[in-house]
Order: sequence, then structure tokens, then C-alpha cells
Amino acid sequence: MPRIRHTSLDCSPGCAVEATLELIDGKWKGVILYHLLEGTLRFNAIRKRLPNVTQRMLTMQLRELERDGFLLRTVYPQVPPRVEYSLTELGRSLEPVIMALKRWGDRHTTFGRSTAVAEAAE
Amino acid sequence: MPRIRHTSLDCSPGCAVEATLELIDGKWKGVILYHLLEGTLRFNAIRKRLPNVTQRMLTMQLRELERDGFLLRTVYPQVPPRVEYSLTELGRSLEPVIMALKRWGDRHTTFGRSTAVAEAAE
DNA sequence: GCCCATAGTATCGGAAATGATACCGTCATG
DNA sequence: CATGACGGTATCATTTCCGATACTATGGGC
Repeated sequence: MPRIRHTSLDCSPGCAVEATLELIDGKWKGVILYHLLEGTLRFNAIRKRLPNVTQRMLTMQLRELERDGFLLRTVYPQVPPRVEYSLTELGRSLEPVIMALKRWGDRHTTFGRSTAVAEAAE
Repeated sequence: MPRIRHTSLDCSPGCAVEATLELIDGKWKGVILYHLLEGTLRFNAIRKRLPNVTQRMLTMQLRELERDGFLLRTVYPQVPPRVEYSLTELGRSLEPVIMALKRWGDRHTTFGRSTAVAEAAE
């Protein structure tokens, strides 16, 4: 069952904030989008970057992202199968959002400390 | 019960993205932060801006935001009580994130269409 | 004496999100 | 003939989130 879409127009300007959040919410979507910003990736390639995601969850998140128009799923009819995921224009339009999230995380969470070094060298 | 904090350092650079998302996730936090960017607000003032939030949920979200250091809760010992919420420095540091979310929402969701007009007039 | 305003708590329950585990098809390789 | 790679499904259990509703304290005004 898909998550509740933003159907009720009952809120103030801040609503756009929640609307966006809803779309990229879901435990793994943020990171998935982040990694796809760097280019096309195969299913297992994404999996390797997300050590704790289960196959099921990854599939689900990818399908939702596809449904929302953020990414394109290309199946090559080979054996073993080959499936590639890449961002659409709409997906790439999220870059400022993703990068804002990452930048904040780098500066203000314990996660960021490691990569903050690399970024400081910019 | 508080939500799971980011305790496991098991992920790649994209992790900062998720870490940030986790902090501002929770159905109302985004909008709350957005409204508080404009200044201090009392409990019921926030409530009026979020027509669909229940008292319980609003309290919970505010407490989590306070716990995470994003806002300050000031109680004035009066009757009837008066409680004011304002952003901390850390809270204000989220402004780029919130605004990126809002901007994207304004441009790409049906929510945005109305406020997009006002923004276009800038 | 009763009601109102403010800012909450307490309790219950249902729905949604996530996790664990097992299974599937096909071809190439050993 | 068995095994492994790839990209999944199916099923079940659990965790977490969220909503509805009722209840609370206190002082002032009627």
C-alpha cells in the first residue's frame, strides 16, 4: 500500500515543506537519491552502498521513487538480469534539497565528522 | 518512546543525508520549523497554523524538537499558562534545509502552485 | 457555583512502515 | 548435476507512528 499522498490542501505555505518531505521520506530514499546523483547504478551496486537495507526494502523504495517520477528503471533482458537505475530530470531537480540535507548533516551530526574533513579541503 | 537515534555508523557519506532526514522527519516537524523561522510562537499559535494537528501530536513533535536542540521552550508561570517556542541557533541553522524543501515543493507539487505565484513576484 | 482559556497528560487502538526469512527463474561454470 | 550470480516475490511478525477521546490544573469573570 503506497503511503498517503498529499491530497488535503488544508495547510498554509509551510505545507510545501511537508509535501517535499513526504516524497523523500522513507528510511532509505534520501541516501538512494544521493548515490544516484553520481550516476546510474545497478540494483546490487546500490545495495552495496547501503549495507543495512534488505532486498525487500530496497525494491520497495526504488519502486516508490520510480512511481514518483524521480528515477528510471531500465531492465536489460539478459541472464543473469541487469537492471539499472538512474535519475530523471525531476530526480535531479532534488539535488539542492539532498545537498542541503547532506551539508547540514556533515556539519552538525556525528556522522558528518568523517566526511567533513574531506569537505573542509574543498 | 523516542525515535531511534542514529547510533550505527555503518554507512557511507550519504548517511549524513539520512541522519538529517531522521531529525526533521515526523509528520509535522518540517512545518513547525518553517513557521518558527518567522519568530517565536505560543503553543496555540502554532496550532492555528497547523489545522490538522492534534494537541497530543503537536506536544510530541515540539518535545522532540526541543530534545534535539532545535527549539527552546519557555514557560511563563501564569494562569492561564503561557508557553513560548523559539528556535535555537541550531534550529536556525536548518534554515537552508527547510527553505530548500519549501522551494522544491513550491515548484514541483500541487501545493506549491498557490504560493508559487507570490514567490514569482519577488 | 459554573464556565472559559491555556497548555498540556493519559489511555486505547488501528494503520502503516519496516524487518526476517524463505523462495523463484535462468543460464554459465565447474 | 550442483552451485552461484542477479534481481527480484511472498509471507509473516514486529515496531513505530499517529489519531480519537477523555481528563487535568488554575485563576478570573459571570
